[in-house]
Amino acid sequence: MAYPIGKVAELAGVTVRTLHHYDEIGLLSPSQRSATGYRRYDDADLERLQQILYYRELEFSLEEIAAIIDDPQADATAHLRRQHKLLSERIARLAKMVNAIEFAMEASKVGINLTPEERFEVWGGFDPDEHAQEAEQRWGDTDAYRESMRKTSRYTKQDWLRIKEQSEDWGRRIVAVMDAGASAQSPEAMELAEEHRQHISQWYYECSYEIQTGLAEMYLADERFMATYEAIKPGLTVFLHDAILANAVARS
Amino acid sequence: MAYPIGKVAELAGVTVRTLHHYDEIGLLSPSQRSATGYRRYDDADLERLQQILYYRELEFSLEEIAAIIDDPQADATAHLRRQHKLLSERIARLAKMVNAIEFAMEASKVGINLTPEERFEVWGGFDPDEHAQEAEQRWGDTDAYRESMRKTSRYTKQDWLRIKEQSEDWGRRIVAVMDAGASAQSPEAMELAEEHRQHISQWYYECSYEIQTGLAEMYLADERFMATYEAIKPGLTVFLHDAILANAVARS
DNA sequence: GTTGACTCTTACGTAGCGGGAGGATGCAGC
DNA sequence: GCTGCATCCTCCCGCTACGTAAGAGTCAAC
Repeated sequence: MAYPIGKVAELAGVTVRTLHHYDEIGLLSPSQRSATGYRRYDDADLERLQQILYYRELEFSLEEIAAIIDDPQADATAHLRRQHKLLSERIARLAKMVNAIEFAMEASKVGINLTPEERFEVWGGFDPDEHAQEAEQRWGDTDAYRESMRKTSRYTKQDWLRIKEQSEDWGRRIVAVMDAGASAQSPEAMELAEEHRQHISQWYYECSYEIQTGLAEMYLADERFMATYEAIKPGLTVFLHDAILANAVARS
Repeated sequence: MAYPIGKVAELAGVTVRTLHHYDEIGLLSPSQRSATGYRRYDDADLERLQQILYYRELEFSLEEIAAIIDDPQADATAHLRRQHKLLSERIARLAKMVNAIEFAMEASKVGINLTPEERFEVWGGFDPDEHAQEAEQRWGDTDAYRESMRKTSRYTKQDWLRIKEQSEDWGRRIVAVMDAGASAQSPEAMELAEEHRQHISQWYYECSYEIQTGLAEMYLADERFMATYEAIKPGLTVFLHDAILANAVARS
């Protein structure tokens, strides 16, 4: 029931040196030592290590982590809730950074050099307040999802059928654009991407370009979406994805 | 036209010490000095500083930043791609942690106490190799997406229609379960969630419980999915989401 | 008994600054 | 010209969270 340091390191995906360090600073001292001085970690130690790694991933300092974990006030579920919230925020921030990078890549592909203003605009949104908002906008589980639910919960079956009809009409038109041989970067395709965004904003929730870009990524991982649209026309999923990206880059 | 260091620091939102540091390491040396040795930054210097801060925000190291900026467009995109990949991997890792936390919360709600081993298993360890895999499985943009594409690219229209038919049959059955008044945690609902997972594995890509849970979250944010299924039966989207979660918790 | 993998402690190196010390300027008001 | 205060200069040491040996003991297997 007691693991040597190497096993623990392997299990948790950290280096032995890291565990040595945590022992040095008293953050995680194994509860036992062998007669020859070898560290032996038991289950409780592992659990503590896991907590540490969670908070570390959230970029707390080790000192802060010690304070958080040793705080007797907070119980396990409080930690979990807190970690969940922080993780969501952090993901949103990283997602924004990914968008910024994609924007930069797109720009350099087209040979444009970003002006200072543009650069500022792209990253002019990493501050904490916006994070919270973005987190909630991007990650379903929270307010945006609930807002969407609240809004859509009042829709009648008639409404849904109208929404579906509207979607299908849009679907026919984007297929026509594809059939015409236009690229995903063509004005027609981008216009339909824009329409897609407005459709969402109208019926579900405020859909910014960032959010739409996120949706575009999801579509590629969403089998149902693929099944529906690939049946209509092979390549449609990717086409829409690219059109959304092109449109977002051009308009934002 | 030339600003003293204090003004520059204020403008850019960094400390004077930071500017000293950048001068020390040769990342940003002001183009002039006053007769008395004071640093004087001109417009070009400010522009360079802005670039530096932009890349710094994207978590490039100062060394990398120097390489990117001084090496006019030589391989900016390569750096960007690399950073994009790193960020995507981190996002995937965080997403995994979110899943693990939700799993733990779910478990503790039901009154189950996880052993340390179980926890480490759920979360699958943090070792780099697994990350890479998971990152690619979860975030479309990479190999898993391409794998799915590769697989599906060989499907004929016939295949797609069969997949769609199969989906619709499944759809009718889950509606029947709902109509019967069963809960999302009922064996029938969970069985259909399991079938959903196997359907994906069969036609698209290996779909683990974690991935399926991720998909379930997506469905709540995916307007198209909602439009399709809410039109069939209001509440179906949430029902499926809950069934998937229940099934994942029970089986994994 | 030997080999090879594992572990121990000690200790110096790293990035990106923070935060002084001790002294030289810049500028405003008298 | 003098005073006062802000700003600037150059060292230089400190910090975090480890990485990376170095040199030596230990464990398990053959």
